[in-house]
Amino acid sequence: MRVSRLMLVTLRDNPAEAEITSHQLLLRAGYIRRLAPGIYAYLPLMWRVLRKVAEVVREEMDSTGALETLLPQLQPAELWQRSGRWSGYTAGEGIMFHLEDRQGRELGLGPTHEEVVTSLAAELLRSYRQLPVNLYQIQTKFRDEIRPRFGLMRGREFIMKDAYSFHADEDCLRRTYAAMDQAYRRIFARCGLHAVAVEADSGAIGGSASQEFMVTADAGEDLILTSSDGRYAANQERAVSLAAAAVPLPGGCRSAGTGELLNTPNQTSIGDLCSAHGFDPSQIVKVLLLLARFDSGREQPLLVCLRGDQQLNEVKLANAIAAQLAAEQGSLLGITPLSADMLEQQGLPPLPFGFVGPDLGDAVLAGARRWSCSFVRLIDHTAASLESFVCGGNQPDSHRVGVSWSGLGLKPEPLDLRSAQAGDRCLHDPDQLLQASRGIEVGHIFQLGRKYSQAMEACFTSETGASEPFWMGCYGIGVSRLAQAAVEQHHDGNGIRWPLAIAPFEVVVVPANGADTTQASLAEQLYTALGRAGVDALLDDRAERAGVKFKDGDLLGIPWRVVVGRGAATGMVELVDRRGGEPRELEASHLLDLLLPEIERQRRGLLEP
RNA sequence: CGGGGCGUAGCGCAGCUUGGUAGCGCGGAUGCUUUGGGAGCAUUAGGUCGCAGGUUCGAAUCCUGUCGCCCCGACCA
Repeated sequence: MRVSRLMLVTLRDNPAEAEITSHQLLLRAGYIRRLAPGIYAYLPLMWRVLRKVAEVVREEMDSTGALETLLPQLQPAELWQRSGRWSGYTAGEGIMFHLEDRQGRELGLGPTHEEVVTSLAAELLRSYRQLPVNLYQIQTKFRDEIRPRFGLMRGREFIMKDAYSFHADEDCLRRTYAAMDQAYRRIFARCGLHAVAVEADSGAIGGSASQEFMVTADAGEDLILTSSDGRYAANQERAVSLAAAAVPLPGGCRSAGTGELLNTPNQTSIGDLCSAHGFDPSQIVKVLLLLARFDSGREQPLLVCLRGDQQLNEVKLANAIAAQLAAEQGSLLGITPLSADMLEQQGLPPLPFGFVGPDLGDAVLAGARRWSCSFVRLIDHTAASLESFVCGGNQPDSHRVGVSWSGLGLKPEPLDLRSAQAGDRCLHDPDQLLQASRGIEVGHIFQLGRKYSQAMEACFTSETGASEPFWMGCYGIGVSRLAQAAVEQHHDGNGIRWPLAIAPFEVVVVPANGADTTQASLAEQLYTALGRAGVDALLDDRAERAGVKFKDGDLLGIPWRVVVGRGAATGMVELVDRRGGEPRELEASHLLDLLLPEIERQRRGLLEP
């Protein structure tokens, strides 16, 4: 390809819309253009990158025996109603774009394809003899993100590879899951990305085990915690750890564990209490009041207890709540903190926020207009294991000191509701400490189990002749996100440094002075020869000064540059590695001999030979 | 939706406080010079100042409303 024909428009300044480096560079280098929030045009250069990523994905998926397919993006609501996800995905903060056709039929624009693929499997896969099957597609997905951002990182329209596997038993699912794990590692390595696999929360997709693949980068939206020995890595949403030991409360229990009243005027926070009375945060039980909303319409007040030095992990809380109530109340739509306004709307008297104890009675909810009239009470194990503690007095400006659970008449059932933090001790080895880093989630694999097949009655006939729901797995890779993550991980002050395996072009041939016919014709010759040798080559034939062409080449991130300059008269050219190092002078006739093996090697990315 | 910010030429911005009829840099076009790291000079095109209403002799500027976009939080590949 000739640069003059490339519709290349590069920008010198960063567009104001872009915040993170990868987004800025993709805009500046003419890879993408924004059409609306979260909706981007992939310009020809970007499309070449995406095709290369897709091809790596395709090759690795195919080599595991997975079958490529292409499923409809427009999906009937009925299918989603059968799985029970329609309302959760459309109502309230749902992420599915949906619409009505002229016949009044409701349709959704696919954010994911479990329903479609499961209904197909139910029709086509009748016998255990046909299993296992793993279907995948590479396709545009639609999600009505609340706040799209960072270019391709979180778009409302994005390209994803999604795969769905069907199995006769759980063991077989585990084997495919493990095969996907290996395939994913190869995919990211081949794309030249440093990625780490972390334990993850399954989120809205559901299922049991799940693992995310994170491209490590400071701009990443996820916090990941890893042990220094490398044996444990998890998303913070999911991470578990040992909390630091609590500082024992001097004096222990008082008044048989009912505690002694302490006057605490306006001391509503843990920090206030500690500085006023010399407590350690770990001596206090903090109480959070929240409201969970369910698909069924139920609005359930929650009372959550944590040790004062711990932070609530909302994902763990949501999972705990869903486990208790989702069976009868349908999917959990959301959890929000209780506020004075909300109490007022329910016709309830105000609560002493900041002074609430774990034993706050259900009486305070009596007469609520819509809420359930008793709290669901959840206690984190850090709080549950305290022998004696400080807590709110359930009236303004008072706390109690030397309280115990039995003194309050409560029997805590400890749950894990706290967020693990950097510096915490690991469960697998308390000598190991967790370290924090940031990551961009580029892949996620799930063992779904039989959640969807049961809901949608997708069954096969087993070896014993019984009708059984499929065991399922699903496996996603954000293809467009991966491409941008690559930029986030591989750039410098001059622009992008694509890993060669996914670079739009592998080499750019630059005649330093295009008006010099010797240079121009040698450049042309090398460009043709590279093309014949199967190299994706670019010829910068623009009537620009050398500096401009160099700058643009760096910005675009083409891995190799061949400069045909003053040396052209004697058949000498210069080879420059975008990753750095000194330019190499060489005879043009030797270029291919030198460059082809290099390119061949780099096409494997980070994969070991 | 809550909090913050911004809408002026294709892009990045100034002008607004103190109203007087729009400017800078980059980019585009043309010509000459230049030609190994985003060249120089000259000429030139391009703007309903987001939109609507109001105040005023006069509004980019003041007031009211509205729309849009960006950032922080809740959602996720």
